[in-house]
Amino acid sequence: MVRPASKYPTELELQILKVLWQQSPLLARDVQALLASEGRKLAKTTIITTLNTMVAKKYLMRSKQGNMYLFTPKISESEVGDRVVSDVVDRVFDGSTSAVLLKLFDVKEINADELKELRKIIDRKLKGT
Amino acid sequence: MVRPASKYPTELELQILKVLWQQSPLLARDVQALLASEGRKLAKTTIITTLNTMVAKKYLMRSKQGNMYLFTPKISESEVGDRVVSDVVDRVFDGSTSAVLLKLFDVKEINADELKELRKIIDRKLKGT
DNA sequence: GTATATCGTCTATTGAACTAGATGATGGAA
DNA sequence: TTCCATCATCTAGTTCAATAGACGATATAC
Repeated sequence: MVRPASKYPTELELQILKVLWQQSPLLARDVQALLASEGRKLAKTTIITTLNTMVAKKYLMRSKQGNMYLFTPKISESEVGDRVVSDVVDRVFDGSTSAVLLKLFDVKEINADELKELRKIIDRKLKGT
Repeated sequence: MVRPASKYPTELELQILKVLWQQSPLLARDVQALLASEGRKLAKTTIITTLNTMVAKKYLMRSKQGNMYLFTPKISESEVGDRVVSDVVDRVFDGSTSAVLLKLFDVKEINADELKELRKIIDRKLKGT
């Protein structure tokens, strides 16, 4: 999106992170297999290259195991979510959190249970403040 | 972000759209001046090139005025917001709207008035359903 | 009417994401 | 011990966003 100066992972990097958040550490070959099972079939070298750039970007850690490497996430799912959401709020919606909230209500279906849950959160926030 | 296959405008394109949403149609020179006044100083040709690619992408309309062109948005602010939010929900949060909602509460400060406003909206939704 | 400023088109460069082939190292099979 | 499978590195090509220079057309100033 509206590509920022890489404050957060690119598309393929995100897919790889998702795999690793599920389960880690993993070998390149495992990442490849899991991605393939989701329909994204890539050459092994592609995976390795990308894993290495992710290490350079500090998204992953790499540790040697015999003659190969194990990869572990260094950035959490929550943190990536934070960055993406912050970025969208700031860059696309000029900092208006409520505009994004409204847009969410608009764009996506939200069921009654979720709505009630949200109201609880709001009430809690209102009391807390 | 997590660059999707260009479902929505790139960074510079977004800045240009914001200018044009404020006021349109505009000449390339005006877009350039307004961007410059926001701190983004670019060569005239850069602006023109980008405007033209935006026309090709159907983000803008171009109409001749004498020997120059006027540019008008063809995509609305609301629509871009829709696309970005949908994309983030789907691609980053695996379709979980409520996860994004929670993240928003977490990441950004929301003041009491906004919270009350939101509660109203939720209540309205709950009744409507 | 000629010069100068303005406009747009065309062309090109840089950098990043994505992709993968060629190649070299190594460990286990036969 | 020789060979094959597996692994990583290096190199490279494509695409696209971003950026802008060279250049030709045109209109206005004088």
